[in-house]
Parts: sequence; structure tokens; C-alpha cells
Amino acid sequence: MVIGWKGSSAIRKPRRGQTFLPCLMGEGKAPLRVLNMSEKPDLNAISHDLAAVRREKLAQLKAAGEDPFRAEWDQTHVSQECPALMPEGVEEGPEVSVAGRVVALRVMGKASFVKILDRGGVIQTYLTRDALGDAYDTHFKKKVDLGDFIGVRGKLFRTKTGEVTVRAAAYRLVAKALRPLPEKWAGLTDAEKIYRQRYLDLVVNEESRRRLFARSQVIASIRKFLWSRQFTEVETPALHGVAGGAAARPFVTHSNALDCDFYLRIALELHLKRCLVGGMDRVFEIGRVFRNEGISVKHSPEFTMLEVYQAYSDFRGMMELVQTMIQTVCREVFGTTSVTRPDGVVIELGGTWREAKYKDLIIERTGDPQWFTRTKEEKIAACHRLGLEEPRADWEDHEVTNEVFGKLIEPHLLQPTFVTHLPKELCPLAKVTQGDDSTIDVFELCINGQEIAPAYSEQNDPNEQRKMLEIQAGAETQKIDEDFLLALEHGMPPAGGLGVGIDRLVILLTGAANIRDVILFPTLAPELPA
RNA sequence: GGCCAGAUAGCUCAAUGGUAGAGCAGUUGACUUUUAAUCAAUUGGUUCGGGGUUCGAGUCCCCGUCUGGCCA
Repeated sequence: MVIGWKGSSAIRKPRRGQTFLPCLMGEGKAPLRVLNMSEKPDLNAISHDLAAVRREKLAQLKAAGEDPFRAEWDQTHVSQECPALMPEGVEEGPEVSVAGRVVALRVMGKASFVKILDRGGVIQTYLTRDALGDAYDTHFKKKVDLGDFIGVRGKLFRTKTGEVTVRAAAYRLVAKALRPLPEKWAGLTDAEKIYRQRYLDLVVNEESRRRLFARSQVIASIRKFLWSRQFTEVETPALHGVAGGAAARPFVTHSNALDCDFYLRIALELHLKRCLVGGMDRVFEIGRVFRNEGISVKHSPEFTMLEVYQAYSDFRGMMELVQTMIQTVCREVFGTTSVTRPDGVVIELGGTWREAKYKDLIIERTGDPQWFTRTKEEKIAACHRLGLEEPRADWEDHEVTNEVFGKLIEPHLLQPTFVTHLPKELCPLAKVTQGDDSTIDVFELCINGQEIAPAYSEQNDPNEQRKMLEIQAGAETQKIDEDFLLALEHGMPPAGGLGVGIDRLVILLTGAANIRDVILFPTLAPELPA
């Protein structure tokens, strides 16, 4: 009859120093101790102060011997499981015990519908005076507010409109909310409150809840996929002596114990390659990286990277890996490989993705087959003709070209595209293409107008690596991670490496408009003390 | 970093320079199948902070804080 019940909830051993104070309401019994609450508490006087009203209700409960914050409840079912227990034609279902936050409260005299929110969604419960006795009037109607947590136990039934509902045989207040929920219809729209008080957003905005749960599922699905290919998951340091593996301004912090400064990592790359050196020849990490740069719709100062390194593979292998991985995750979490953006554009992630060489895209966009033999001044002039204002004489030649890519090409790559063979100046950590020493064996996967995942045939020649890092560092030789070069000198197997911006991937898959919408608690300026 | 916009009741939003309002939430009452339940009554304000103009400022001006958008 009862599912997974750990004995009667109404009978628990009193805790030390605590009198046994039953407060399970219903089951045809009056509470074992009649609540000694004043019948007409003067809430009227404080009715404007919503928190004070709730504090007073809590005080009255405690005065009557009930402490909601010490109540327990056995949750046997989650909201979303209930409809499956009520197949077509069934009038009365099994007994379930659900629990969650009260998000809708419709009291109609001697019967009430109460919707409660749990991790699976919302389930409706039906509380009546008939089933619950006096507690229905003196306890439920007087003391339970929107936002409180309650447990409800009873058999499932279907309302006359067909909604699967728990008919309460018993309920218990298991946590009181001392502050009110945001308004039920408009919800929470103040962007600042949505981010600072994300817990409220999660309670009242179904879309946010769906999106942030989806993020977790995407990450879980990625792990599963990589484990199935025998990758080892590792955790490498976030405190770096040298902020390497990418070109970005790092955050600086200080160790009191070691009396030295550290940088928060800007990439996972160099430690994962050390793992390759050590023989962990399929390795990945999903971790937070920090870049002390601009904040925008697409950039957060802390964001989550997946980096994958596979020995005896190369950037071609990474192409297959990332395409299969994203398609697998997409089907597993969303059941489809088509994504519709908020503006209606459909992005198709199925099939084999387009491949295009960087140089070909530049030549196509500029309409100049001789682009790469032009002088820098000619390129800058051409940029201005194409409507680009920014390029200046002090830019490096490849920066001018990359401006064309970043401003005029990448934003239009909505459908998945592997952009391959980038100029070698753009990344010092990849192998130079055989037969064309101006490019490297890499791709950037662009989807939805932004770079989602770069991948390289990783440089494993320590001498070449040192040369490229020295060029990149210029005069700032302290930016060279000597410890990494030392590791390379011990020998690193040939490998393909892949980085995936998890936040951007989730933006793409959930149709979000802003990176903050896929981060639970995005970086904001601290609030000033009042 | 620059430009633009915003900040008013717990929440969502109004308010020509002239007594700060509404809906929801709250409180009191009615109501045993509701779906933003309904009906009646009712409480609720340091208008982000600081200065200024004015007989009078939520409103106009200046400074600051935070937030959003665009640009860098």
C-alpha cells in the first residue's frame, strides 16, 4: 500500500531535549496536542509588513509547540513521476508522498488547491477540511503561506479538468518562508534581481529553471560520452605561477603561506599536456577559467571550459570527436539536433559539418584572391572599404586579417562550420601545417556566429614550442612557463587537443540570449552596504 | 573605458513641476474541483544615495552607486 515508507511519520522518537510535539496534520486525527493559538491574532496591525506577518505566524507555531524547521518528511515521489502513475481511465492512483515549495494557493472555503514545486516541476495537491479536520482551518489556512515548504501525502486522483492531483490525507509544514515570493504573474523581471537572487528566479521563472537544469544535464552527458571513449577526468590547479595556455589578462591573487602572487588560470591546456607527458594519454577536465577582461553578452570573467587531449590523434580526430560529442549530447538531453534561436533561426547540428579553410573564407569575403600577398597598408585600406573602422597602422599584419574574420565572417557562421588552417600567429601551441608553414593544423568550430570550440594538432616539439612562446611573450619573458617546457623536453606523445566553451554551448543548445542566463550566479559588481 | 537607457509599495508597473496610484501579494470575511480562482472590505511609500534650481521636485540640473543595451 505505501511506497517506501520509513515507518509512520506521525510517530518519531523525540530528540534529546525536545518534547514530542506531533504536528502531522490529517489522517482523520486531530493533532495530538491542540494548538493553543489565539483564534484572532492581531496580524491586521502588521499586515503591511509581509515579513513581520510571517515571523508572527512562525512565533505562534512555536508557541504552540510546532517548529517547522525541525520537521521531517519522507518524499517518495517527484512531481513529474505522478502523471505516469495515472494511466488513461484510472480514477484513483496509488498513495504518494510529495514535498516542495508552495507556489500557488487557491483556498475555497473548506477545500483548497495547493501547487508545490519540487526539482521535477509542479504538482497540484488538494486539501480539504473533510480529510484534515480542524487542522485545515486552524493550521493550514492560518499558518501556511505562499513560499513555505510542505509535504503532502495521499492518493492520486484526477480533477474534473483532468489534472493529476494528490488528495491530501496528511500534510506537514516543513519549512517556513519568512519573506514573500515575487509576484505570481509577472514574476521576477528585474535583471539585477534575477542574477543576484537567482533562487527566486528559479522558483518563479520556469524558463530559467529549465535552462539551468539543462546545463547540468549537458555537462553530465559530456562526461558520459568522454568516459565511454576511455578518457580520464582530472582536476588541475586553478592557481598558476604563470598564466599560460591562452592570450588573456589574468586575475592576480596572493598566497599568505607562500608569500607570493598567483594568477587564476586562463586555460587548462598546459597542465593537461603535462598529464600527456605523464602517460595519461586520454585526459579531460571541465573547469572554471578566469579572464580579467570585458564583460558582455558573450563574455563572463569566469566561465567553464572543457579541454580534451587525446594522444595519437590530431585536429582531424578532434573534428570527429567534437561533432559526435555535440550531436550525442544534443540527442540525449534535448531529443533533437535542431535548435531554434529566440529570433526563429534554426540551427541544424545533425549530419556532417561544413569545413572551410580560413584563407578561403577571407578571400571569398574580401573578394581578393591576392589578399595574402598584399601589404599591411593595402589590407587596412581594403578593410576600410569593407566598412571596418578599427584597423590601424600599429596592428600586426595578421591582426588586420583576423579583424575581417572576426567582424565580417564569424558572426555569419550560424550553421556548424569547422574553420581550418588558421595563420600560425594566432596560436603558438599548434603544429605547423606540412607544406604550408604559414598556417597551423587547427580548427575553430563556429556555430551560432561564435567560436564554440578550437582544436589543434598539439605542438610536441619542445624546441619549436619554446620558439613560438618566446615570440608570443616578446619582451615579457616571465610569461613563459619554463616548467611546461621542461615537461615537453621529457617527451609528449603526438596528440589532438580540443577546447569547448561550455557556457557558449549551453547558450546555443538552450536558445539563451545572454551568457548570464546560463550561469547560475553570474559575476556582478558588489552591492554597496546600505 | 565611451555613449544611451533605467532604478517609485514585498513583486510588476503608473503618475504635465502642484495631495504618490493600480494589479498581484498581505490582512479580515464569504466560498468543498480551482487553473493568474472568484466576491467584499482593507493595510502598506526615506520615489537608489548626495547636492542644487524652484513658492513647490518622483518629475528639471549636477555628482555618485548599481543594472541593462550598444560600442571599444
